[in-house]
Amino acid sequence: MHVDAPNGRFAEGASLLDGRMLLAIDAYGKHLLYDFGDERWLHVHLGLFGKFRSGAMPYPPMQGALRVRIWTDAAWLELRGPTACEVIDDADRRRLLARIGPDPLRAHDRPARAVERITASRAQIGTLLMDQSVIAGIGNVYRAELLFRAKLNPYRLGTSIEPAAIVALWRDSRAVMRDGVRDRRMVTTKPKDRPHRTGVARRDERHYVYHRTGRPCFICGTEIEQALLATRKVYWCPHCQP
DNA sequence: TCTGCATGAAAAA
DNA sequence: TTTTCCTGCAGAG
Repeated sequence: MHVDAPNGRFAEGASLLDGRMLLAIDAYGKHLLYDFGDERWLHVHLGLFGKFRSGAMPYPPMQGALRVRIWTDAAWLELRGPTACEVIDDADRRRLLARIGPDPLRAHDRPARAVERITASRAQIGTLLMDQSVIAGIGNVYRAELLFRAKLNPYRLGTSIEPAAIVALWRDSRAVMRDGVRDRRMVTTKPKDRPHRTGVARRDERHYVYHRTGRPCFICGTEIEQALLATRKVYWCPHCQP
């Protein structure tokens, strides 16, 4: 397949991959690894702004800043604005995987290490859930929503939380994130809790607290609160999550 | 045209 | 703890 870097930021990496075969793709938390064989892995992390687009050939007119294009005779894929886009070797890959925690979406991962880290930490659970070395894959939306579903206040200290509650949160994250993968959409509300019980959740009823500052909690009607925690906005219901 | 903001994280200080 | 990097979009002026 062909690989190039229109905006030049990935020119060197693209030249290492161009003309090779893509053997496999895998995800570990928020990190994506593309196996191009012979110790050449394309490591992508989308960060806040990263976006993929893809389609059938021919290639559409190019516009905006484009980090990478990958294409064959039949199809194309393009990547813009990622936090990471680099070619790494086997040793780099091992170091990367060693510094991230268990991933709820990976079938064989277990929460034991996350339970240890959290119960031993004096940091707040809202901060710990954003730490990719504790649990890999949870971001700002799922942090807020998982804590609401668990009835845990984001400011609770790790040491104050029962191991069983952390295992329950792990299991819930696995269920909610698997739904997200299946539906390609982050819906964290249960149908029975939504004001409008239509088949598909309305846009404004997909989350319990995320981006709902000042609006009434679906469960108790209390106004949702917002604050900054671990440099990101966190949302919670002060009544349901005391 | 300009500003601020967004599902993030690493480097610098 | 602050700064930096990555991109696109909405809303203000």
